[in-house]
Amino acid sequence: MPLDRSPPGRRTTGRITLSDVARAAGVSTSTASRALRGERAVAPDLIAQVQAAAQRLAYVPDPAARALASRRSDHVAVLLPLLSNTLFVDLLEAAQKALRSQGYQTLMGVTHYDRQEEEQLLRELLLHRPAGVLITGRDHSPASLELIAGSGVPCVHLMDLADASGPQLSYSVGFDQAQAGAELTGHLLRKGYRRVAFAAAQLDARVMQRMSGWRRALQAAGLYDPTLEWLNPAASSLALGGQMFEQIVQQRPAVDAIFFCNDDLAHGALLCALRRGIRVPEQVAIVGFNDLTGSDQTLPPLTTVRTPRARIGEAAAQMLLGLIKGQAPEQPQLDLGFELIERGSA
Amino acid sequence: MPLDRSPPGRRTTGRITLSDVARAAGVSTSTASRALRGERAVAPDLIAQVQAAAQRLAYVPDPAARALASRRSDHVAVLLPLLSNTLFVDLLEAAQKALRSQGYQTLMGVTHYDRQEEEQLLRELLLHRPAGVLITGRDHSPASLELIAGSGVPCVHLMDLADASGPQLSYSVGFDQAQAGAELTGHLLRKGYRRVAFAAAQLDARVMQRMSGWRRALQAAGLYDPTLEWLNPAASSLALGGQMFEQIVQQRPAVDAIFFCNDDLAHGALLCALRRGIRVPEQVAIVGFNDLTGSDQTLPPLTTVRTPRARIGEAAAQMLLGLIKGQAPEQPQLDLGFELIERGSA
DNA sequence: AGGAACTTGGACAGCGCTATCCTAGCGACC
DNA sequence: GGTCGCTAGGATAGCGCTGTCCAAGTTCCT
Repeated sequence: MPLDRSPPGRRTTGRITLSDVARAAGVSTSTASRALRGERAVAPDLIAQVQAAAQRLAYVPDPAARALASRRSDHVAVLLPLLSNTLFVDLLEAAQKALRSQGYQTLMGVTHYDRQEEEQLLRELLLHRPAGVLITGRDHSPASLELIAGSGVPCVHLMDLADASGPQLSYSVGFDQAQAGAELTGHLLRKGYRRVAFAAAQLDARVMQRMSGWRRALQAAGLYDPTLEWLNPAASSLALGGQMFEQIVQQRPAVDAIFFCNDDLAHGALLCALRRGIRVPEQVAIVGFNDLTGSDQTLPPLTTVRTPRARIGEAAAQMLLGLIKGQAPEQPQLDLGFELIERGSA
Repeated sequence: MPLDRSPPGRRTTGRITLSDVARAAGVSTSTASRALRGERAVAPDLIAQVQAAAQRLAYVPDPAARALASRRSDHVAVLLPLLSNTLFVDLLEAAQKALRSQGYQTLMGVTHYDRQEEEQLLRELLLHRPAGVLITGRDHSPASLELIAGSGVPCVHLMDLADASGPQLSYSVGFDQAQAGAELTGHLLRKGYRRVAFAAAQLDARVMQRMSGWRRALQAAGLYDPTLEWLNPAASSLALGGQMFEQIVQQRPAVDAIFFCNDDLAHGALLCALRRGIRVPEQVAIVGFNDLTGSDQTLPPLTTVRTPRARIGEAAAQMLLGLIKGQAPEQPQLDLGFELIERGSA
């Protein structure tokens, strides 16, 4: 029987706690807590004492205790449709980096483009009382939006901006997808292409916005042909891009340019063209979207739109961090723009 | 002044708590807690009552309170070198899915192949008292290993198996990288290639193991030439693959096959060959490693080794889940193998 | 000079759970 | 029949913080 047995009920972890710091600094735990968090006013010399004691003892606050007491954890929930698409991983990586630098942990959720799953995920993640939510896109079930609003947690939407229709009060960081689609199409028209097809898979809201830009540009030029829309709900892949390309050139040989809704499909199309001996852009021009790594390496190099994914992830995280501290952003809708990258394929 | 003001100090959140459930079920909170967790023995009818009450009230335990009281959270830390490599994202996605299905949240950490950063990350993540740790590879700083061991949290290593040198007691799920490298090289030799170069970037431990397999196979055939190793510490990319390919064919025109340490480099090489009119595999054969999506779409399709990334992520998560429950796995080192995929490039 | 209004530190009660201790009840065993 | 040993439920003290209340000290008016 150990002699130095702890008193009954004692379950201490051996961790350095705030009260250790307070004792060492000769103040109350309230003051220590406030000094470390910069909460309320504390005399400068006391702050220094507490910080010195914390430093000396290598004190680190316990996230669970803090979350329980304050009803806010140091987590930020980040919801993405997919992890198998570099686009979203770029977003995640940038956001996570910015969040971590401020002491926040990322709780990631993958929705698979499923509103039901998004809702369930939100429910699970909100249980952790995150300090904020980052969520991709703007098409969410009413229940999901309700969950977020009801939790009182600040939320920033990624990638799309609010459309002008309706008073969207919430925050978002992205760029104008429709405008990007229109400009890319405009580029094709300026290059003299007249029969511009639009080929898309993974038909999410952003893809549809790009399509509306394509349509708008063609309509303005009097060249819109609704039979030149090729929509496939399947997931994007190189293989699918190749298949769609073959279909288009076979069924509509007059098409002189194809706007693929993303670079993956375009890469697949380029590879398919190579296999079939179809010359790009002489016989048919190809453009993609996103400017993924490798799009400058294809044969021919891909003309595409560079989207500021990393910057969006970072800026959204910064905006969220501001909201967490109670600062309203300068503008609720942050437009980070895009860049037309002209290379050899169109 | 509100009449129904809460008593002083009251800060309740309105959440349904365990004591609500206990009251509704007519038992003590201890019993309710035990009934819901399946801890200790509780009378079957009481369990049913408690579960019914919990269901009825839509009770969900508070993770922070649970973590604080039990000194274990429902988090699992997952450490990966990079997010910009599909390989690791595949791992992450599979592990996360398995973990989530058992109610665990993934706390991801990106080390950028930096031991210092890995250590710092571990320190931060361990603060959350995760239930377990999943970590990529086996080369970690002593301090990192110490942190994990000291935390008493179960840990499973991903991708590599322990090498035979030394009594590695810890758990891992992966496959034999050296063996895979040797078999891929063996395939090239069987096909009649004699001057097989090895080209690698992002020189992590796994890449070096593949190289040792390549070396072993060539030595066994009496064909090993140390000047045919091309190592570049930079990050892998299509562009780099192209550059390395050009270098090799220029400087060593006699090379008849190149083993790229991953598919990214191989894709870049293939594209470069296409641009330069070098025929693959006639003039020079090319093989990659991992069988990423798209490797069947290249021109020619890439011969490579398919690695069971998703299965590794899942199996590692399952093993960890078992360890968390206190079950020792059947075998501490789980070898999931690999598969040689012969396509057109070699 | 006498308050009113503001500052600043401390006491202390929780946040919602779990772990530990305790006790009543019951069958077993000599 | 009495004691031992075990099982299963309850009481209760925390886990390590933060938010609220309170009191003492200051400043600034009129």
